[in-house]
Amino acid sequence: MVFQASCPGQTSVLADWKVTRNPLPHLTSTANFKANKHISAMIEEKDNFKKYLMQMTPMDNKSFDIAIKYLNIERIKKGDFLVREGQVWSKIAFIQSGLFRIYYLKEGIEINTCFCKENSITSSFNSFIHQIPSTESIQALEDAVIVTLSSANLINLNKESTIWQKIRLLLTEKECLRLSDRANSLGFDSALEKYKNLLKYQPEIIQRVSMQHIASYLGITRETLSRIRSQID
Amino acid sequence: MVFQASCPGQTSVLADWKVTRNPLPHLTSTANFKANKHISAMIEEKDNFKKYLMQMTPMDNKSFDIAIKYLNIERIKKGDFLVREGQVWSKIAFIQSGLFRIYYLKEGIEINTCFCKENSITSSFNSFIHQIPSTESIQALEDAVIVTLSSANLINLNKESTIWQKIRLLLTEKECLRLSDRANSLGFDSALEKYKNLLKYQPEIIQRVSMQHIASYLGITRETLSRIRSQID
DNA sequence: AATATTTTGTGATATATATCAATTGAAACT
DNA sequence: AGTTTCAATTGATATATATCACAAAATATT
Repeated sequence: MVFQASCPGQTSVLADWKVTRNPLPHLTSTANFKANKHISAMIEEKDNFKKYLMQMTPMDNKSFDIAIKYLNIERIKKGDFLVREGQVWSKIAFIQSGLFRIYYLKEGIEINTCFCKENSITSSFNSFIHQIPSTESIQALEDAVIVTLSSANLINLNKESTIWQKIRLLLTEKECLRLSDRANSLGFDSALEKYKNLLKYQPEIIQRVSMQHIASYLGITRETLSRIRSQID
Repeated sequence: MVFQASCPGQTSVLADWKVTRNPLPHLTSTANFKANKHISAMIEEKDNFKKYLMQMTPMDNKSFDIAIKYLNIERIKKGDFLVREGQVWSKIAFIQSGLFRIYYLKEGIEINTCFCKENSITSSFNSFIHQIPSTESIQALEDAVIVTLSSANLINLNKESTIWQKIRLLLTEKECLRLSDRANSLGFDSALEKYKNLLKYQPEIIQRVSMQHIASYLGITRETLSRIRSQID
């Protein structure tokens, strides 16, 4: 890894360390209740998010309970977007159920950069960190239920407990390792190796995602992927 | 980005939030003075590190002064290694002067993953975070002077000020963005595009690094790089 | 169920880049 | 300076993968 001295074009200072006043008004639990009537289901969904965080780092109940009022539940239909390229989307979403793809456009062609399934967190990283328009779109490939937390509310949480910064660091470090592996695979593995790696590390993706999306994710054509698959069986 | 639910093979809990006792003994300033007699130069080097951190996030003098005793200066000769594949290297190094390459072996062939020059921080990310053997080697391509901070001492610093965790998060986020760009470039750019990007964003690397190392970094052969270069001028 | 639409698979060919081989040029060493 | 070693270039050929064209399945729509 290298930590570059400068990141051209944008400040490297995080919003939540700059903004010390005027935090955005947070969503109250009342607002939650209005938006969604399945209260018991909501509690379950937030609880799954809690479990997810707990497996990452020990977290006392109080720290999480403080967060509950900041969390929002959203139901997303297959095909819908969490964010489209060019929009600012300053939330992270814990995926309770469902599956998303993240992609960007290169010369009019969609390039999938990752698939995000239940029990993981998805976000438009750059947009979330710097509050700038997203270079990527996030689309639901299946109906989904997500628990969202806005960056403004994450700032609020940081004031109440340092655990959230730890979680943020842990998630970011994990993402670094994923991206490092992905860069090496895209750059130096053959089409066959890339497919075998997917088969090994994300086999369920192959079951749930169309071959054209997988080919795009692996940086190969649909035709090549098809030939590789028939060759393997 | 996707934050995966599980990271197979290793705990996702950071060392400094696990370890609450038995921190490694830190290097005293006496030890520093013994290791290096150019005291005035040392002060300058640490001061450059301070400037680097200050440009990232505001930091009061006291926070940095606390760190000074934990910092160590090392002089590295061209060709020498900060870490070799298979070794644990749980330090980060601020590069005061010089240039390094990071590479790993794939089927006996060296693949450069990045070049790190003065006024940036380098580290074996995975080894630093998880205290495990590095999958990469870091070699000096020029004589270098570095300011190092061990993960054990970073734990100590975290106890004294939260600024260090912020810095760590900022650096990690920056690395994420770099890796994301790199993955997309390696996967979806032509050889020509990759070279042009290097020319645009890291022109000084082309001046200071041999073409074979650059070719390896770009995921193309020396021959292809040579042909591209003659084509451009 | 029948038709339309989308996705996947297969063949023929094109192309970018790799590989192999030889040459030139530039550092490093004696 | 001359020789040795290493790095960069250039050419000929090979190869993996892309592209194009179409057929076969699978899915969605009426």
